[in-house]
Amino acid sequence: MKRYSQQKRLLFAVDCIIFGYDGQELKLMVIQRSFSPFKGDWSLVGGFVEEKESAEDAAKRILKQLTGLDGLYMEQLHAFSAIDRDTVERTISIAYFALIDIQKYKKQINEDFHPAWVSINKLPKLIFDHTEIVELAKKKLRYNAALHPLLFELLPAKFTMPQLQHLYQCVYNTEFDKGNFSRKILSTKLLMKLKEKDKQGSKKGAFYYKVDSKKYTASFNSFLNLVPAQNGWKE
Amino acid sequence: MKRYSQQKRLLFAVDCIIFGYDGQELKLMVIQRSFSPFKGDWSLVGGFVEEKESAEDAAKRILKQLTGLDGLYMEQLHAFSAIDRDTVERTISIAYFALIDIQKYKKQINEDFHPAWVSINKLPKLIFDHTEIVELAKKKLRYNAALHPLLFELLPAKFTMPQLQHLYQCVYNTEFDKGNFSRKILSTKLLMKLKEKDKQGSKKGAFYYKVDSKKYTASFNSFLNLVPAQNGWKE
DNA sequence: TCAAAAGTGTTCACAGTACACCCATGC
DNA sequence: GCATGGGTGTACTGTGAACACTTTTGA
Repeated sequence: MKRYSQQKRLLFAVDCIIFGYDGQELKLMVIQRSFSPFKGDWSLVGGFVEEKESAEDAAKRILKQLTGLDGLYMEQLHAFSAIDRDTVERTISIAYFALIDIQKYKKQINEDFHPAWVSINKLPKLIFDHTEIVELAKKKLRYNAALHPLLFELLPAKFTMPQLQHLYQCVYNTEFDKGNFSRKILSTKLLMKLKEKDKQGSKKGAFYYKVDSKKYTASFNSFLNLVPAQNGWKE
Repeated sequence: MKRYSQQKRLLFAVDCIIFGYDGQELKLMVIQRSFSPFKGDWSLVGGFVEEKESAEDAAKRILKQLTGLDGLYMEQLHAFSAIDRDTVERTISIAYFALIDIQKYKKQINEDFHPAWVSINKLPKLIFDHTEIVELAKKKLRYNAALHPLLFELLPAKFTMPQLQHLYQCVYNTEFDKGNFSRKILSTKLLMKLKEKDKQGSKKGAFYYKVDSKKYTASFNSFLNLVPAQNGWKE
């Protein structure tokens, strides 16, 4: 058997699909490469795995480097290993997707990266198979968010029901009935209503809610059926 | 940046979690290593990825080699890359899980492997992190089978409703009401009732069904909610 | 006072559950 | 004919969808 690395070089990388939400749209973080090859082209945030770390470690390191934030929601998406996916040299990449409150994000003074948030609906051309990776990430985000309380990770600590609804509507590209949406969310008992109101969005104002973090972790796996998955979505 | 393979050797492998069902129990295929190190110990079926193939290709090749079968249901489970997961040399492994009709399986005359089917509830000790990998695979099998018409892959082309129900009960370690189970399955319109009956299981005999393959692929993603996931399961 | 958005109530249809009942057959 | 497991009927319950309605407040 020809074992890899015995004959030929193999590069081992991670790519991060970082989703953010600015109150209007779902966004993806991409970087403009400042180095050859493909200088100036857009790509996902990524990097090579170092000798003393796992792929998870590498993805966390890169996320921290880029966003300045620890403890972001992150999960493994898929491993990509097609022989010609990287046109320069054979590279396998494990893709991770992460969710971030875009408000918390502070641009890091890191000249290796030139990050930008782009609308998920108007993606630029990305290098290699990165477009395909993002498509898979979008699918998995929708799939997982329909079954688990994920999307809170994209919002600030305090948020209103209309804000949450708008986010869901962005992700699923559909509209929900506000009454039913609110009842459905509240029935999970994951949220705590605050006394404070947000007066930005309307004259009446909407109450803030926050995630009840104890219940959140406990019932991550019993949040199923929030969105009647696959029915009524528009792709 | 220290890129992998520039300094140090990295092995690139795949592992296959092969599930089968013999009419009684859910089974896992394991092999007894005929070579050092760990000769005689049990492990998952696996192998190294060759230069000219992707991890998917490698997994398919190994499945074919072991079972003699093409076109098995297979999906990527997870990539494992902890630095010390392989105690001999650093190896990353992409795990795939596969479902097989155990009747179709014919032992291959391949002396590299010594395969055995073991009950999923009485797993032997496995090398490295393979036990952990199997646990994850079990979880994902349950998760996915609750949302998609997966488990048919474990049955022969013709099967009866009681057989299907027994399989589901094995997978979820629970009991279903036969009436409700049957109606729920049939409501998906995925099955075609045959005129023939199986007389093995009972005096009255049970009608055979087969998967309507056109509808099967079409509605793979709309089979959601077969098992009210997480409610009423026993781990 | 009116428009606009937040939030509540009410109705209806249907899906899931429990369980009683009927059916076919081998012994 | 009766025990056994296959299969059907049915009543009850809860959930989700639709939409009308009330509330609050700034302009």
